[in-house]
Amino acid sequence: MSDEKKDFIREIIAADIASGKHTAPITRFPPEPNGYLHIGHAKAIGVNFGLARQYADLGARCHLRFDDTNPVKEDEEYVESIKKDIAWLGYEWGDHLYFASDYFEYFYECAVALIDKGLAYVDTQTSDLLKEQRGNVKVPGTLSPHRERSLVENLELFKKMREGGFPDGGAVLRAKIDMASGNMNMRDPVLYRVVHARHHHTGDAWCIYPMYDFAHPLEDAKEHITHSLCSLEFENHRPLYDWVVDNCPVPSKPRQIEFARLNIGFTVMSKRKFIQLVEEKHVGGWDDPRMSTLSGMRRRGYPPEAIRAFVEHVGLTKQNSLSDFALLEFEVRSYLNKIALRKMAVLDPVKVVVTNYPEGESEIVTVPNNPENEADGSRELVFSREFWIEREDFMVDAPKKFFRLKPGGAVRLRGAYIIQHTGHVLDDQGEVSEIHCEFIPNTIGQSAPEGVQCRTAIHWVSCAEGVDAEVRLYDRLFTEEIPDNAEGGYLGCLNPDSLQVITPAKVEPGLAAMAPGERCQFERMGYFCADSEDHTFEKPVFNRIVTLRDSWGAKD
RNA sequence: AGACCCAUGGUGUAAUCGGUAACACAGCUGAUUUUGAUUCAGUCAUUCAAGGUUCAAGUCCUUGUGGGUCUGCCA
Repeated sequence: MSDEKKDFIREIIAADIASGKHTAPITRFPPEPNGYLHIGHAKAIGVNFGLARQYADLGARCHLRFDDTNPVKEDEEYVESIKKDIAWLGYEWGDHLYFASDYFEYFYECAVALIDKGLAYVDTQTSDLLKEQRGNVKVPGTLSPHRERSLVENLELFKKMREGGFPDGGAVLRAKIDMASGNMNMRDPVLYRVVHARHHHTGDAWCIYPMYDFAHPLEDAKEHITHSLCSLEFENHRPLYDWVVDNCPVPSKPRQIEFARLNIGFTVMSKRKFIQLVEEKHVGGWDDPRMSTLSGMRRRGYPPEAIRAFVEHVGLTKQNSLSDFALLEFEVRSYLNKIALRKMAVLDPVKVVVTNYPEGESEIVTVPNNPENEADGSRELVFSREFWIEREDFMVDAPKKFFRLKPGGAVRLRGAYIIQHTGHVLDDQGEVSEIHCEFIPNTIGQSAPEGVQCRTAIHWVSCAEGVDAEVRLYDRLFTEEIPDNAEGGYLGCLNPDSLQVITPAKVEPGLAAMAPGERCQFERMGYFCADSEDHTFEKPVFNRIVTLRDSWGAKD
């Protein structure tokens, strides 16, 4: 990987190294274990772990830290899935795996230190009252009647909070900053709240939990993080972040830097919607191939290399942006095109009979596994009198620009002969049930003879040799109906408001020419992959990369 | 009485001390092609606006305009 791209964050880091402020950047990826990782997280992962990789020779590193300060939302299942997805993406945290919950005692000490300095107080008013006193963006807040409690009383009450002397919501610890600040985050923010809930990591050891704004800067400082990278919506939190670092006993002073999060058009990327889709069973689970979770993309066969390249391509700025999904697809195709082994498959079969090919005879044709890479070798297929082709590869009333098989026309069978249509049979419904052709001898590896027009090659599967394979068609889920003028043939649509699946993405059985016993997953928009038990892929396999956007046949 | 942030082609990003708009995706044209893919060639911007400083402004200053974030005991 070349990490030569530069951006405003890399410039800051380069300057910090040049000035001697830091010898190497130490970053962190701090997910809350309350859901699966999605493509949006890939950006933060790529940035943080990428930076550590770039400066590895200087001693840089990236910590994986679970920001588990809210027991009611978090679960062990998620920490496992998150670890797995990061590793799959190709990054490693080594020994640097941390849990914010391991610092609970430290947070508590810091809180006591703040109280000692007269910078924090226990407020026992209701949350409604606190909200009322906070004012709004135009109106300054009013002081809490508990703001001037004595040091001793605060210490006592805070201790009582820890010991379970208050019910949920009964008391909070607040920072004493500025109730008139234009920044709402500075209006005496809550530092600790009472939550009597079992924590997935610390069990019942605690009944008070620190708020993000208090815990996060302390976590960073404790781990000697140099550059704490987060998304733009935390910009207004930075003054509070700095306040905490400045007023607590910290071993180091991290710096928070914000960057724009990843947005992709028509793509579901909110945890809330993912949870709803899973719970209401619109999908099979967090790793359903239709989902834009990392585990879903893994099952669809998106290579991690492509996701990393996509993240790199999108770049790092402070501008709110909306990327095209086409950019991700481009990276997927571009990577897959180099390494994927081609197979031929027919999903909606129509039988073809080569009338001038002797019955009972057959021959072997050799087909390259990957035209882009000779080292991938070739495979042998049996060609004989009867085989299947895709129904849509033959048209009775073909438009002028249809290059595949049509009455009187010719087409190349991929890796084999050019065949010429001589006739076809219609069933009771008027559907084509069988096509009759004649093959043109000496056209394997040879161009079409004079007078024969052959513009393309189609897939075919020998009736005798082909195997049935479990084939599933998937479409991505979209946040809304794709406008007609958008390119491609989109199927699965999702209404953003009702979260109702308007057109359920297809999941259909089919027929594929795979090696006996091999399973495959056919992904409608382009390629299909061997879908192993744990949904990981050794080597992706695909046939029509052409059709990533279903352009095959979409043109007239 | 609001605070903070952002502003370059359809999209995402570039542009050293201010020096005359670059790359990729998508689109469109054409060529090649045993995947309508790939590959190759061509094509697509008066840098939000108005002033100002300057020999020179996407870059600096001013004022507007547009967009984003913030009023959880979520992160």
